[in-house]
Amino acid sequence: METSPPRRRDPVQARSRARVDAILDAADAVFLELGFAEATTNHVAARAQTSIGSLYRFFPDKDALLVALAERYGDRMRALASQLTPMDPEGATLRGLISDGIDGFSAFLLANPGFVTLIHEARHPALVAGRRHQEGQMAALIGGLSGKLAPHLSPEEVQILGEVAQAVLSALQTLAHLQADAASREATLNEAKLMMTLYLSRRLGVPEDVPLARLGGEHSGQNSGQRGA
Amino acid sequence: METSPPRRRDPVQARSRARVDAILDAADAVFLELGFAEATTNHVAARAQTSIGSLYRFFPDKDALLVALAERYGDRMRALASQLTPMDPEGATLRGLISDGIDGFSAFLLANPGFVTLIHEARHPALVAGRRHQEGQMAALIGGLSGKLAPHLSPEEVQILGEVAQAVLSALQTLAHLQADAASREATLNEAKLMMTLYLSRRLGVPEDVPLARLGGEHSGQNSGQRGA
DNA sequence: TCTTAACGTGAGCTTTTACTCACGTTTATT
DNA sequence: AATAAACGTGAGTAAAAGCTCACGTTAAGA
Repeated sequence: METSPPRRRDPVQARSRARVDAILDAADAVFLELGFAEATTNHVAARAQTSIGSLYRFFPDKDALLVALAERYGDRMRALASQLTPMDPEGATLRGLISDGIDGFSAFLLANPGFVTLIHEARHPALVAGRRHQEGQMAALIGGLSGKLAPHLSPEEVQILGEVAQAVLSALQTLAHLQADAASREATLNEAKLMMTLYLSRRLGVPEDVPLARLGGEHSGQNSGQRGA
Repeated sequence: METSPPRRRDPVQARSRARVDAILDAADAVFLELGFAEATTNHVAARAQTSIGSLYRFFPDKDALLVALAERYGDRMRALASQLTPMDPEGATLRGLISDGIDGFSAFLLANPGFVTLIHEARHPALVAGRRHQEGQMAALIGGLSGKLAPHLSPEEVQILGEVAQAVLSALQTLAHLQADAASREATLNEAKLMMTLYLSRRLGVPEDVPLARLGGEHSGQNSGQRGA
């Protein structure tokens, strides 16, 4: 019999929903500035222009802020993924797909600087499960595309390829966004594009610059498309 | 006039030097288990079978443990680097150099599991400077070799190439050592070798499987040695 | 309008943990 | 042997920060 009023509740009125959003925005900013460990819940509440009591009305503890932030970014990531799904996949080349994907994700990071911080905080126990899920989704996305382009790959090969691509992309995006100036950032992203193109072209057995539609018919295209430039 | 006895001092007797080592070993193990934030100095002292007072006699604060650990790993890394310097660089191929380097570093990580933890803790303010130095050294090492093999590259290109290679190697070694079984780990390392070989071969304009001695004489060897295997 | 429930507040309680210090013990020096 | 210096100890301190709670305010339902 839990007749006692619940200590924590979800917001039901409009003002409290807005407050929860403000608290998450504040947490995002404060974690970005100080990191999760150094940030205090009182600081987050102050930044959100609310009281510490209100924060704890909607979030059971400090970790819950991190988890809620991760979920919010998860939503945004899913939206990004569907937005980046090419409208004309058959007409695109492997190089073009990779380039668009990297540029799109880079724009996302530029617009969501707190996301990089969250990734760095990913060792936190409360986030581990969610992050594995997230990475798994991304790896599965890459793996799914790869499996389509290269049906001759075994599921194990597809899995490892997805994980490797995910790790490299994440590392190089992070490196790129450590650069302060846009020129250095773009140079780093170009290296990422080159590396992923070379790797996937080799592993999938797909040439870099041939529209993928041309390859749809033949199974396991064994064309080792090596070229000078 | 600082006639007052120093609060912290370096060990001068043998027993205290051994104690400092034990404290560092304990810190390494505890940070690996709990992470830096969750670990307590009392826990470290207990693991080292000493008292909290002794710990603070030799380390001014908790951060100093992290810094000292990083320095100790820095020494080990330098030893590894000189050990991995090939004895017959001219007879080796690009693919062979990369493979040996990745295998050597992997063995190092297997023998020093705390090092991976330390890398993850690298955002800590006390470590940032040291880590940049470390990464810079590795990037410079790669860049130095690259500049030798490809004198036509500009210093800026060499720099970015070193940073990119360092980031990718670090990410894939981390991914590999997340795998529990040796087979998965080796599969991931093989992908790392392939990716680095493809990338460096392209960027340096050096074929993958030709002994480097053959290329020493000609300046800026413009041989696009592309081959099927 | 009256009642109830959701919402908002911030002083302060409680727990945690980095760190100290006064005192005892071992090693070096004369 | 005597003195000093380095070393070792752990109960206790102090400050920080997560979190509570009793009370006041706003919105919803009858």
